[in-house]
Order: sequence, then C-alpha cells, then structure tokens
Amino acid sequence: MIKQINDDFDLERIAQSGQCFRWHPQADGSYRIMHGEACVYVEQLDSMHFRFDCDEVAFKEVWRDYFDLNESYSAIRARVDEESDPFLWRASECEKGIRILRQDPWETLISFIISQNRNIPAICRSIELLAEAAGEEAEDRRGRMYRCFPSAEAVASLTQDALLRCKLGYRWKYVKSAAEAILEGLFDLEALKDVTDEEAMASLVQLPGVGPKVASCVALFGLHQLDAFPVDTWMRKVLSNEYPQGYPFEKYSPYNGIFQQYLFAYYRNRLSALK
DNA sequence: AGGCAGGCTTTTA
DNA sequence: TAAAAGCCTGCC
Repeated sequence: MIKQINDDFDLERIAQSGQCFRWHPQADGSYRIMHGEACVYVEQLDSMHFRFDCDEVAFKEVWRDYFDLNESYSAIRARVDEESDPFLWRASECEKGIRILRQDPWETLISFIISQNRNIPAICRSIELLAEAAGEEAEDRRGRMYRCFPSAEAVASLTQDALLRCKLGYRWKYVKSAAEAILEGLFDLEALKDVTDEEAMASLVQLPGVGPKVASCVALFGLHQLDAFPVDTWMRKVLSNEYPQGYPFEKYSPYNGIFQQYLFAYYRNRLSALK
C-alpha cells in the first residue's frame, strides 16, 4: 500500500532521533517497526511516498496516529526565523522530517528508564531481551514472529534474575517497581494525557528511577505533550554553547519539544564530531 | 535547605 | 579507558 504524505516525514531521521528503540532496518531498505502489540514494515520511496506493509484498517486505526500524520510539522517549523535564531533555523532545516511519534506511554516509560547512562545500541538490546522474556509472541505480515512489548503485569512477574538477564543492571529495581505501581493501580499513565506537562512531570518523577530527563522524555514521546523539553548531556552542550544568554522557550511554546528534537539530532548526529 | 561528589551495570568506541 | 538521551544516596 503506497501513501503520499505531503509534509515533513523522513524515516531515517526519525530512526536516528533517539525517540524510538524498536525500529529495525531491513535488507530491502524498509524498517520493521514494532509498537505495542503491532508490527509494520515501512519503506520510504522518495520524499513524499511511502510503502506501508499493512492493510487500510491498520493504517487508519494504528499507524496514521502513531506517525502523527494529522499534524503539519512544516507549519510548525515555519515558526523559526533565520535572522533571529540562526542555529535553530539550521538545525530544523537539516533535521526536517523528524516527527514526534505517538508511542505508548507504558512502553516509553520503561524504555527511558532503561536508557539512563547507556548508549542507544545497548538500550535497544535490553528492550529486545525484555520483550523476549515477557512479551506475547505474534506473527507479522511477512510470516515472521516478533514479540510485543510486555505488559506491566508480565514485567512485574519477572524475577530479579530474569530482569538482570535483560542487562538492566541497577535499573532492574526501577523497572520492576514501575511495573508494580502501574499494575496495582497506584499510577495511572493514561490520566496524565489530560493534565499539563508540568503536572505530568511532577507525577512521573515520583517513580523511582525517574528523574527530570526521563520524565520529560515520557511526557514528549509517550504523552505527546509537545512542549516538554528533555535536557540531557547533549542538550546541555547546546544550551551552554549556542544559547549562553538563555533559550527562548516562550517564543516556541507550545512546540518546544519538537524544536528540542531538531537541536538534539543536529548537534549529536552532525556537529558532535567537530567539537 | 539545597548543592554536589560518588556510585551504579554494562556496552561501545 | 572514558563516555553513554541519569538517578539515587549521603554529606556538607
């Protein structure tokens, strides 16, 4: 099924943006993308055309929403002025095509708890091991098996040893207690979609192993709060090197998170070697 | 009280 | 050997 998308949409840039960990490049040039219970193959044919290996119903009910295709990123990007903010302008020109995926809040929470103090290949490996250990098995459209992201119940039932075999290290306790809090109804992730990003952050940081960085990633990537602005080691460098007099958050509200993605990707993927 | 050093598992380059 | 999309604890 071929779709024409008339907006910023670049699979490779999204894959390298660090927001998703279950996009697997295939030999045929497509990505195999797992999301909750679902799996799809997507191939970019040119700047506007994409082959989705799924039926129309799945596209309408799952993937159009997941890729946030009802939002115009080019319109949001047009808010940046080359004269007044040349660094962000260059970053957004170079990285246009990134979109903020509407990922599952639970999967996002666990993924970013796992991400702390680790690089991306290691994060992806732990998530696959966790899916292997506790996720339901399913078959994709090409007849290959895959593992869904495991439920809170399945994760909560894993032993310390099983979690350590997923290479979680000291984070195993954080993963387990987050799963237990959700399972016991002490923590309602879905309800956080309806509160402000400040309130969601305040709530998320109460979970053990969740600090400001992980909480803002969950708000942005899992709750689709587009104003959330994760600050990690790379963003600290961007802010101190490029915006020593302060970053204009008010100017880009309520889309600070989208611009954060351009800055982060631009700095990490293109400029880091130069500095 | 609030800031800061040190520790934490493992992988990657 | 250092750094990696950090966070927690304990100390001052």
